[in-house]
Amino acid sequence: MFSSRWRFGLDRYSEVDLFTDRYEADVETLSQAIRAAASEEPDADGSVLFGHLKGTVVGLRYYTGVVNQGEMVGLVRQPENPYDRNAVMVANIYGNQVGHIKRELAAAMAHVMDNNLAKVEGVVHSGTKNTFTMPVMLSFWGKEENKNAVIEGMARRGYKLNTGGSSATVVIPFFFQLKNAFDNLFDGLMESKDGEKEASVGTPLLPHQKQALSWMCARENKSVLPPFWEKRGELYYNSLTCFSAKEIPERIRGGILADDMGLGKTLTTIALILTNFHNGKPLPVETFVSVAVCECHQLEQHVRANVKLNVYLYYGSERNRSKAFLSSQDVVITTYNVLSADSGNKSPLHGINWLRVVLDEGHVVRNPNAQMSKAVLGLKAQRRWILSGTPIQNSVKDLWMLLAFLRLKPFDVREWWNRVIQRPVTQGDRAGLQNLQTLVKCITLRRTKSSKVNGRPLVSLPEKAVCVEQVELSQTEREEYELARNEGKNTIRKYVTEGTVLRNYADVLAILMRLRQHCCHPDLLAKTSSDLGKTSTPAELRERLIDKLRLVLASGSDEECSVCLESVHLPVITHCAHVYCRPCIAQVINTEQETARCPLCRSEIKANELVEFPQEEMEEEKSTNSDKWRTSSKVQALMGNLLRLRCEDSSIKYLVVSQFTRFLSILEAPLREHGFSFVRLDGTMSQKKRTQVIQEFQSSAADSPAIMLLSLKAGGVGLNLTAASHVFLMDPAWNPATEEQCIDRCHRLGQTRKVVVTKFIVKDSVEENMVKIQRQKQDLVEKAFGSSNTERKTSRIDDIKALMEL
DNA sequence: ACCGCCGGGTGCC
DNA sequence: ACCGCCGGGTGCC
Repeated sequence: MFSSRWRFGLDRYSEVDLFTDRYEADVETLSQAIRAAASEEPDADGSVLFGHLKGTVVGLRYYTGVVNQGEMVGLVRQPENPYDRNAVMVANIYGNQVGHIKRELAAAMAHVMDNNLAKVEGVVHSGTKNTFTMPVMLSFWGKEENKNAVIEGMARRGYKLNTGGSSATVVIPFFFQLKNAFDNLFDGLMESKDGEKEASVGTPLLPHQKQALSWMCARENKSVLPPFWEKRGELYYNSLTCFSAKEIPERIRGGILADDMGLGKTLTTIALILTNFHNGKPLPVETFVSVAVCECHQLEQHVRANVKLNVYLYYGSERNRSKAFLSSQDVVITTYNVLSADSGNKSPLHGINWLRVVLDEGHVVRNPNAQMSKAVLGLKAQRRWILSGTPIQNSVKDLWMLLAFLRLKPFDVREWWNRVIQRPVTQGDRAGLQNLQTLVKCITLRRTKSSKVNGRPLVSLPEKAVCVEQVELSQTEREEYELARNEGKNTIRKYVTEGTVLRNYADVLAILMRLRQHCCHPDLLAKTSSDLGKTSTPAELRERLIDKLRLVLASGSDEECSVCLESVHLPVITHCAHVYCRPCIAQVINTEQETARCPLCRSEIKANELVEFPQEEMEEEKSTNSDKWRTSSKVQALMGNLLRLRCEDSSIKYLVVSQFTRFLSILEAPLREHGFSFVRLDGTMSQKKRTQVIQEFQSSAADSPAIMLLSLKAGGVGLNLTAASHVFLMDPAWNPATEEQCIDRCHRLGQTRKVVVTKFIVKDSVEENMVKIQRQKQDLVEKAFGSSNTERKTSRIDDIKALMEL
């Protein structure tokens, strides 16, 4: 549904041409209103087509909005219309009113629209026959469960939906069937015919950065029609929406620089700021230019190092909120949080007309409902840029926010984005995907580390060697391991025979977990509860569930929520021991009420039976049992390596990586004992502490730490640990990509030494099997994206069987 | 003539 | 609107 603001906006300003984005207060208010309404447009996901209906648009002579043959129109309810509270307004893509739906039909549609039973869309096929009315083809979309209500509701009022023909439309609720296509969406966007532009930046630009700079300058300066627009005689015509206009469509001054991380996007952007002020002339000193929204302030470092620029860091409680002051700066840097906190109440950042707004790590804003996104969309600027190595995190949906920020019309209004791109693409429409590709191609430059310019790789990284070191368990360790393995094998075999692996998924993971812990260090098992099954008191049940939750979360399996298919956020565990995001499972329960069942095993679930991780346990988790310290074969293997290497070259720095933070704690003792200086980085640390630790480790000072104990998944992709050139992976991960990402933290731009990776794998153990599976994993992951959720889980079961040699 | 028919006025919601 | 609808004028053929 559109908000009242949208309706208000269109009633009052229906004559305003939204297309030319003049900076007049009214226009700005209106486009803001439309954008606000746009973000409330519900997702098209899961919508099915109920049917078509031919209707009439009347009152054309009272309005200026024009529509061409084949053009899509929007239908907007006007409950406040003084002549008819059932009124349905018809508007073209630019929000200009075209007319109204004929009264009787509007009454029927109002019922359907107001009760949220269907979304109605219109296409004008035949064009205007006369100056008074015209036919419109209406299509009704909505949730399957509302289909009959809509068809009957319309029929009762004498309108029979034409449902024939397209009943074969299959809507697949998730989008991963096209995941591969999305992954490739940003591939091959590297041709840049704009040459290489020199820039007077302190740091010399690499050839690919000069290319990017030329491309960015061209996008800011050159007059090119936006995607899908062509000139037809006197008119400009949009081939996707069939809209045509007399005025030249406003071009997008900006785009998405989607180079891989480490290729110097930030540096290139600084070069752009310096070299392309007005009319392709360099920036004269002392002139305001840009606002950049950053996550890491990397920008500041470059700028400071390179040129004399007025740079203001706009954050902290003492920040200068004067518009005049901010306008006098060359660059203003702020964070998404500050921007979001400021927006609304007389935000100076929102009051200034910026020459350029740059979103660093732009993928951070992708949820259109988030405050942060609204704050970003509200910025006024002539030129707009998004820097992101990973513009699509999960699905096509992520792109909307980016296009909306760039104001790529008409897609900055969600309805048109949904109709023209998102729905066709999610429903597997090839043309839709192709349109999306064209769209992205027009505004994006992306190169990967492996891309080549003139036959040469973009960046030459030092060599990387990966070796696996087999670890033999001691006799005692082996005996304990075999005991646990046989016990677990019997349990899992039982589940497989019964076909209840999914129902007992947490147990299975727990068994595997224990075996993996055995491979690292016996003390890792200390907190694991032993007996499973037998239910006793509610308190004991709860305790056991929390135990399982802890195991699942700590298992490093990158457990995903089966509802949203993303990493679990705010994890809760059901009584049947399956882990979901709290909001996801709460929605399932809310929708299905008493009949709610676990999406994985179909056991009954209730809202009050969801168990979450107690806060005090989170704290407790950090402290380890201070029992007497003992060693393990794997600890010995690591220490052997470290001592030998220290003799060979004392200048090497090391990353010691484990999925078990408690294993990292165990390692601290022998490191101290042998006089190794080390720091530690794990997910529990505050942002401030992390920065401090990273700086310490990256320092080249003689007394700087030689080792970083690193938890496998700590830190984002931007984490730069190039001081290290040797990586010890203490235990294998389920997902080889996780290991790769971790290695890439030191094997990246800025690394000067050869990188050596040592993976410790316990011989004849579940770890060896994990490595075997890893080899096929890449393939499996790709297949899984092309299959259903159940198939993915089934392949997981096969993994488990292989791991346990069943 | 409590109808039919004719032709002018008129027109979104 | 070269329509439909409304309501006033009109009334055998």
